[in-house]
Amino acid sequence: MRNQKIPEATIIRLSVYSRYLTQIDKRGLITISSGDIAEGVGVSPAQVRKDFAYFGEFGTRGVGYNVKDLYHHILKILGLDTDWSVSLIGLGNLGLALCSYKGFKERGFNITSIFDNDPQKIGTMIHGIEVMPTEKIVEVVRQNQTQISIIAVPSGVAQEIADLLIEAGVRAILNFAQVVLNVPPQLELRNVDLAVNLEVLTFNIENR
Amino acid sequence: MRNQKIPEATIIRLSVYSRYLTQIDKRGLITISSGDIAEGVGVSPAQVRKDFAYFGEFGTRGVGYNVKDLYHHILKILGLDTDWSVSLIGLGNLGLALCSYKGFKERGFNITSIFDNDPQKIGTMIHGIEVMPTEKIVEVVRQNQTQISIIAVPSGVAQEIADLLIEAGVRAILNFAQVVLNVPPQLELRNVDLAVNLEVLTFNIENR
DNA sequence: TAGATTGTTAATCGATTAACAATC
DNA sequence: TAGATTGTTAATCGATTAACAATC
Repeated sequence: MRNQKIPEATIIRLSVYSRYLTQIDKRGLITISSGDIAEGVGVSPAQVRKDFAYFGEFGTRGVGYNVKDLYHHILKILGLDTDWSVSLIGLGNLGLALCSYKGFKERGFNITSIFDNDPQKIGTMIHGIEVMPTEKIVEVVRQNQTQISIIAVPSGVAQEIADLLIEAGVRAILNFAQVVLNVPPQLELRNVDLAVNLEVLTFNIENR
Repeated sequence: MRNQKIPEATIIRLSVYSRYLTQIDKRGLITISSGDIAEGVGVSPAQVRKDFAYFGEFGTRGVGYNVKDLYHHILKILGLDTDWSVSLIGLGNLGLALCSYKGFKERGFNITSIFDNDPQKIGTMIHGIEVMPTEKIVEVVRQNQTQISIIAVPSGVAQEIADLLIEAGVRAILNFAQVVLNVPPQLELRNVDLAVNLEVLTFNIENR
């Protein structure tokens, strides 16, 4: 079943399954069925098995999945068997929150450089990392071989920051600025818009 | 074309279109075609027209859409023609960032109450709002008739906070805690997991 | 062996795209 | 009128679900 196109929804669910498995593992359970996983995270058992089937055969018929094995398989699939170096651009309230966000470190994402243009912030230390001016992005990101960057700057300057990151050779950008970024097709881009989530909720409140 | 089931993807795109329209409006343009919108946000023109068609006929054949009219139509669809009162539970780094997140206020989401259990934080003022202990959630949220709550507490206590919010009668929860919450089916729930976004990126880096 | 549960195929469902008549 | 662009239908594509043989 390899070489198929994997739905992005599958990748997101794998991430959810893996988190659920850590809970299950903590409870001391050794094996788990697709039905139990499905109930735990709110999808169908067929969905769970299908998602795994894209990547191999991880279970034992009649028995289920070994919790620890499955967990490590998923981490491997997601590329989380190694740590990732991440640079952060923009040390506003959101940027500051992302610096101490435990969910990143837990999954092997380490913020290794921080950039901002505020003279008040440049030179200060955040969790042992010196805040640098944005002119240094290309030099530092290139030197560190940072593959992933998080953009948390005002929307007006997001595109120019993106251009610097592209020049520096990053492979992926997580963009928190509310603007459509223009990037080359081989660069992986994901946009996070926190307000959109509330807007889906208000739509559903009024229409369901 | 009413009374159909609207894909959630359509709602999310409507939100994106509306933001793009504010940019277009600022540039002083009066009308815009589905093709221009499509190009601006990176979808197909047919997609744009189809998304609008679920809700009515907003354009003029041969001409396009009036920018301001279309913008207001979309805001109305999303339920953003009125302001919404939002309560925030958990004043950690993320909670603090969300308090000053401009993207919320811009779209009419006003944080009207803040709760935390840290005695150091209780009683302090954040943007003119007094931080209250979580025991007060049911009382205050009920009194304010707050319909939307944001959970930004550690995953271990997220479910008990959710239970309090349900008791207080909220209609929708935006959950930033990395745990599967158990809520009644009529309650609108969306989970935001910031790490998942990075994980989709690492998967794509390694597989594309 | 009998019961349980996977892995996989085929059927279903839903969303996107293409095409074009309607019409400004 | 000729050119442009919408609104909508039908075709296509993709993802989910149901069903069941394989097998522990």
